[in-house]
Amino acid sequence: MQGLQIKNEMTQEEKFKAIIAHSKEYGYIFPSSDIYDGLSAVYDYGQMGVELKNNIKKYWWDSMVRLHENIVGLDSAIFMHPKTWEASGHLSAFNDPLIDNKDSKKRYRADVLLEDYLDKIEGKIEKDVNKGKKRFGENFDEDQFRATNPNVLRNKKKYDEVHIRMVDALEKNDLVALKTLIEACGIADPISGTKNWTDVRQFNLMFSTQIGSVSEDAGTIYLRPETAQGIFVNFLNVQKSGRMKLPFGIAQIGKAFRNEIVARQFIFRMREFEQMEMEFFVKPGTEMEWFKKWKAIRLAWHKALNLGEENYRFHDHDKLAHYANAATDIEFNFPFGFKELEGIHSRTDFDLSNHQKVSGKKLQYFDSITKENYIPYVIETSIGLDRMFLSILSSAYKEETLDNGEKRTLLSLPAALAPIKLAILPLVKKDGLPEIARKIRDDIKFDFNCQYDEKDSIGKRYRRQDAIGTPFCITIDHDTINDNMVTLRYRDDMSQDRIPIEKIRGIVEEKVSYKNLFKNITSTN
RNA sequence: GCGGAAAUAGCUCAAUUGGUAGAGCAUCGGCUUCCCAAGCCGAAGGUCGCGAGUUCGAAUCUCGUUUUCCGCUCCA
Repeated sequence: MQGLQIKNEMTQEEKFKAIIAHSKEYGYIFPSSDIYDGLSAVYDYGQMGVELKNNIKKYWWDSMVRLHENIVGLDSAIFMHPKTWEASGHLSAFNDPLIDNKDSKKRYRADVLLEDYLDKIEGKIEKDVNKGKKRFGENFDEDQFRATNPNVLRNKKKYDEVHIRMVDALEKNDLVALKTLIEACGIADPISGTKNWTDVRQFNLMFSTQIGSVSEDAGTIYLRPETAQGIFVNFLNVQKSGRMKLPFGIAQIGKAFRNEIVARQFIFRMREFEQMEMEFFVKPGTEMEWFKKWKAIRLAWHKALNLGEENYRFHDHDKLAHYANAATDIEFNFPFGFKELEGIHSRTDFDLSNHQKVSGKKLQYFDSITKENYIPYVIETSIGLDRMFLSILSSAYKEETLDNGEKRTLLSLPAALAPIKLAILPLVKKDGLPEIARKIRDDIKFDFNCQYDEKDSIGKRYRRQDAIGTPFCITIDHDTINDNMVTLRYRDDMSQDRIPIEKIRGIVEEKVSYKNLFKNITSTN
């Protein structure tokens, strides 16, 4: 260790920009369709990025599917039957008519504005009814009052009229009618107080396309907005063919698509992204216990990477989604602050029971111990692969000033995840050293991803490897010819060891194995 | 989507009131030193994001547009 000083003058924003530039310069991440000026919020993974991404997937997959005997994998299609999204609730929940107030610049759901308005009318009616109650005391006939009181009748008529028109407009997806109705009701923005509205626009967070080649026969299908539903619809297939017993899990890695209104912050929020999801099916009533267990397992998984324990925290949800009875996020300290990296949700039997309802197929599990049939409850762990990638990249990126004043930029990636594990460098490109180096490379190129480099001075080559995050370099020098020893150089502290050629494989293998990351992760069986 | 800022070589940035587009690093081909980048010679790389307009002439002025960053907004 040469007394390295880490430069701290950089602001978080500068650091984030530097990471983005570094990603492009060294082949980690490119803007999509770069030569056409890019496509908003879509990115491509380059020659280094794809390796790192694959290594992250393997780390996750093996820690789920191999470490736990009761978790199996799945790779379901991106296209799914349209009814899937009806059952999951995405069709209604992801499909909102939105309207903006031009003065306050606030955006609202048009149907919510109308519902709030209806609630107000309802409030008036109840107020009148309560007044009547007070006035008539015990003799009060509520039904009679509602049917005869002129105020109540007027409001009731108004309510029904607006309600019918709203439901009608929503059903027909008539955006013009929605706006007309909002104007007719005289709804004002609660913030600006004005009625200066834009047109109602449809924001569908699901991408749709046509299946079938002839347009009149074609049906609308969606690109999945989450991978989880592919697991739920395969629940019975997997459970029966795999003879799975509760509790058990199904894990899946795959692309998902969301037409976000605003997608930003590099690869943090993209329109096309990749999820690593695991649905764990449990006996109803045991879900909170498993929820707690999975929180602990998942946090341990993250911490095993040694990116700094202080960079993780739980964020429990106060407002729960319609399907959940408990939910938490594992947040990571990104260059733009703590943000969601992974979600852990107790989804109850929401998904399976809805699929059972919509499909008409029984999605139950027969418990041979209690002799009961029931729909299992589900604990979901859902992690954004691209976010995981960004968390690793941003914590690995370092700019150092060495004792001699030189600058060094390095990616201090966990060795198990680094794209290139080992660089093989002849000290000079003459005197037979390249030949020895190439032979070593040929001997171990199938054991790890290696890179051979003979261009420029040895120091320059070390820095190049630092920049792409290669944890180990071996250097072949003139002494190697006589003693069969090479120099093993470590990325993080730039220290060196002298080791025999035949031990390279064993030593590096031990250091880059992700098996030792699993040491602190408990198994579920 | 709204507001602000920006876009020139792979990267970081120059280019005087509008007058032939430059540097450093990186890359490539050689030479030299040889265990921690920036030694020498040479080469390649740009319709100045894109499209219009004004002008004898536009990287520079005007408008539009795309992309990125920041703040709102959105994110069952």
